Amino acid sequence: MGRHSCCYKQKLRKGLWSPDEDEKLLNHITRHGHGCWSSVPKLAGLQRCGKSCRLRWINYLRPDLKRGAFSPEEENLIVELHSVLGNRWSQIAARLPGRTDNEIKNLWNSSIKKKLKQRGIDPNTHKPISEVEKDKPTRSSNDHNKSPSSSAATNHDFFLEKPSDFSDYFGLQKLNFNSNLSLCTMVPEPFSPGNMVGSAFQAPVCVKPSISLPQDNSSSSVSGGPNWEFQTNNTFDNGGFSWSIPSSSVVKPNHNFEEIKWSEYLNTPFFNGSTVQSQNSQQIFIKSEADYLGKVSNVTDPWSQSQNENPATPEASDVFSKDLQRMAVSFGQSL
DNA sequence: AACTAATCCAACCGCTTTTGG
DNA sequence: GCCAAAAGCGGTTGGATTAGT
Repeated sequence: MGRHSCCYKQKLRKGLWSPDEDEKLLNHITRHGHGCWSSVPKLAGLQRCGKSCRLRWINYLRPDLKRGAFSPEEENLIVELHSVLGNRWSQIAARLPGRTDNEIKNLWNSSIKKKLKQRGIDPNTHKPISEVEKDKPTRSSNDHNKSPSSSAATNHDFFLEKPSDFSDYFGLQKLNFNSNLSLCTMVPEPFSPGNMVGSAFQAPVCVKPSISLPQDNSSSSVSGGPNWEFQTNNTFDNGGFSWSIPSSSVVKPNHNFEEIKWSEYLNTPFFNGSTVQSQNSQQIFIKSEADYLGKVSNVTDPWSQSQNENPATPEASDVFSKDLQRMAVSFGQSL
């Protein structure tokens, strides 16, 4: 194994990327795809290692990145997902369209952690700090960070076995599904320059189950059972691209979270993507994170299929102008 | 205006996992 | 099955920016 070979190479640029470098990389990938990342810098005329190019593309240049501030809905979703997945940022990012693992990780470390602590919630265990204090002799709160894959199950079993208490432990109010967060869950076609340039993307399957994030000191109560509204107008236009979404795949749940059985929760597009599952699924309490992850492992992970992504969601209006400019450059369009 | 502290975030580092010969 | 390269991932760092004094 050892270190990546690029680390040994000298004369490679490091640090912030210049606009010129960005343009070279963007143009190269737009025209040829990235192929083998280690060959990208050479082909694109960059004095960077392939790893650096890959990161720059994933975290900044990808045309489908959302950018801009995180919405309360997104923040809450991150908290929810973190309570189940731990520090698996890439898996969390896979469920937030247009967001990168790096971005989410930064948000978590700089903002969300702090907010949870202020509310008396331990960000590692998602339990009340007082409770964590009691547990200290037997369980380290750092376990979570150090080894999410091994320790998260322990920490998160707590939630998984007690779904009805689930949201209470975030110091957040119960979720409801009335707002507008979109979750892209499936991207049917691989990314390729061919399907980017001058043609319509195959849209991801997007769902809109969002949770309206409980604001501080507010409580949400939403009436209504698990009624899913299917959107019919799923074609949207963004910067000259036409993306259409199969109507059967886009749902706008109208759900009172309190009434959702845990199994339903897991079966919603909120977690599993694609389409709405049965409304009468059996109630299953998952006993371990491994079990949980097994259940959702069939989920298509759109953002981890890095080449499969599709640009943005209908809410992508907050794409920065510079990104639009880049897209315009790439795709030969004027914005 | 100048300085310091706090915050944010892009990028790097190093480890693990996956892939292909 | 073994090995090396590539890819993926999470933790950390350092520079830029913002807020406070």
